[in-house]
Amino acid sequence: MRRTHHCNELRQEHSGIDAILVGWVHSRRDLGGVLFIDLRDREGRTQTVFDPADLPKELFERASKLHSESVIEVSGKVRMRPTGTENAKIATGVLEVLVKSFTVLNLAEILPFPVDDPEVTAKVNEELRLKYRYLDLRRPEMMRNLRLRSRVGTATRVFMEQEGFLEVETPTLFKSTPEGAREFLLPSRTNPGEFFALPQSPQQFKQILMVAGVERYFQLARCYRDEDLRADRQPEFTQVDIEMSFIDREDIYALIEGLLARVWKTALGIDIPAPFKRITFADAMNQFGIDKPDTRFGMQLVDLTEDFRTSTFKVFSGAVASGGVVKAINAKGLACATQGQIETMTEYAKSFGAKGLAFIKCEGNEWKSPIVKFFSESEKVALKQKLAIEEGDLILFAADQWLNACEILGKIRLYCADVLKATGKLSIPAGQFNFLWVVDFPLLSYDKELNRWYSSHHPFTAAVEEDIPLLKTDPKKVRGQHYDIVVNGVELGGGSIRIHQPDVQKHIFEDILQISPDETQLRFGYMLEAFKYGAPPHGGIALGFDRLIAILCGSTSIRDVIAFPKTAKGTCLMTDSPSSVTPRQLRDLHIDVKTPKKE
RNA sequence: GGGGGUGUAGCUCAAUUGGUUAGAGCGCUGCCCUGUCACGGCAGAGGUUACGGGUUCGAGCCCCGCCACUCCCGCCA
Repeated sequence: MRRTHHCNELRQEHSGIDAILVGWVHSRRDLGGVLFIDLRDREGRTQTVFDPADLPKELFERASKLHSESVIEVSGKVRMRPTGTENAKIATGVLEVLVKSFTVLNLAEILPFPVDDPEVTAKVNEELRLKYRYLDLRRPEMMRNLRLRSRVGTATRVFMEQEGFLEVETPTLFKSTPEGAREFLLPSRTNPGEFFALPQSPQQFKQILMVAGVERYFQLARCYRDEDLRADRQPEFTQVDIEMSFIDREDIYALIEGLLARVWKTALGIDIPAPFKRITFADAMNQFGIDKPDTRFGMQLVDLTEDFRTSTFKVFSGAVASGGVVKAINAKGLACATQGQIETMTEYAKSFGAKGLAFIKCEGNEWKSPIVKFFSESEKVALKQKLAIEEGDLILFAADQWLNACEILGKIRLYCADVLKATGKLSIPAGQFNFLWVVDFPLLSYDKELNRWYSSHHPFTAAVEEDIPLLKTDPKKVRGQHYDIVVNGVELGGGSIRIHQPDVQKHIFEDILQISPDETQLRFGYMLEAFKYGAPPHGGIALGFDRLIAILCGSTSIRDVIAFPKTAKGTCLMTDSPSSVTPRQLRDLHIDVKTPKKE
């Protein structure tokens, strides 16, 4: 191509030169005697002018029939626009290209939806946007997201390189390890009846790389999970996957704080303060009712267990008597909550097994509530003081076992924040980023139905040194060397210091998690064997790259930062996949399909 | 697997809550227009109201089913 400049390049100093531009017809303004075509490429827009006075009639008529998004090459003279006709909205707005000739590189048909109007296109049905993703991606907002993603990826690689890390690719044809997320399976043609699985993460390979002596590994790794989707979950996604040898938790914190500082500076020009605050899992639950707190607003949980231990209100005192707690939040200014909003919150509470949701509305200088008549004077004084109750407040209670009570109020706290935001009573600055390390998670959780322990994080997580004796006596109290990085209530990533002694790892698999020795050998034998030959102490972390980019782009859905995302049902509307395959393909793979095909 | 929301012209949305021929803006087609940049003006075309049943004298609207998109719960070691 003979392109001399891109469409966001010409400036005053180019006036008078000949230029050749290529791009898409962004918009056409035909004034009868003179024709303007805004030409757009990846970089921006430039106005071109077709003057019939010095153009062949045939050429002018061809130009005046061009549809939006046709691809053309124009050549002409760059000149300053006549005084008073400059367009301050675009960077090239002081000049224009007076067209001498142009070539149609490709004609565009009428588009299924407009791409030149940001306001309209942003509202276009997502189904259409996904079907015609190549049009959707032409929108400047989407192009910006792709560009930012690329820049952050590069910044990550440069930073990690500077910190001495090697980027190592790991297989995506992996072994099925049925613990954890459901996997995508791939039948093996050459090994009838056997399957690969796509990795949920490169967890085991990166630990093996530590055994191999790589010492510092990272990868922008594609990961796959065959679980149901959400706005922030796709079946294939990207992690910034990191593993280091001879380190402890502090080394990880420092590394990630450095990486995120570099990323925020690169993407947004913002200096984020480090080190990040840290909060224990227990404190996060106690204060925010969730393990990924959004600390940009208060409304923290308040413990009232002792105040109601001997209350005549049996719902509260009964919960305490059976080992539970009484907790409450003050939703400042939400006494105006509608019946529907109270009901929504009650549903949250009920979905956690509560019988209902106790509340107090502080309106007209009185406490309006179905339960306040059961409270003694001293209980009311305690409430007023601990919750700093004022006119216009809404108090919401949970009385249940500790974890349940916390989680209920955690959900309700977020819901109240949304309502307050919608009514303008709570505002959070767009550029505020509250980073937080959540630490000291319990190593193990108990599955009541299966009557056994399972790993809160994953089975390779090491226990906090001083808690190791508790493994045999009180497993629930053992803290894992696990950490999550949270920003504004979004779990950005997590990791842990790993177990590197084969006997300890075997003990976890067989004695704690109750995986049979045979099963352990089948699934993890190679790893346990690797650890016998000199495994360094090591640990790592993985950051959700898509979520990271979404946060930087201010987007609520990671679909907006993935070039070709899947729908909520896990399909691709552009390529119409997944799709059926030929009997021949199935035969080669030794597969019989029993479910009838849908038409 | 469960719950909520949406589906009307190519796009974005209306349609008095069951009542005549389903409207508007943008886009599209034609004509006019020499400094526009959301160009403007005139005229026009464009509808299986996602789809399939049902109730009714009458359904875009009510009922049942179904499909798609979307949000949430479960799930995501």
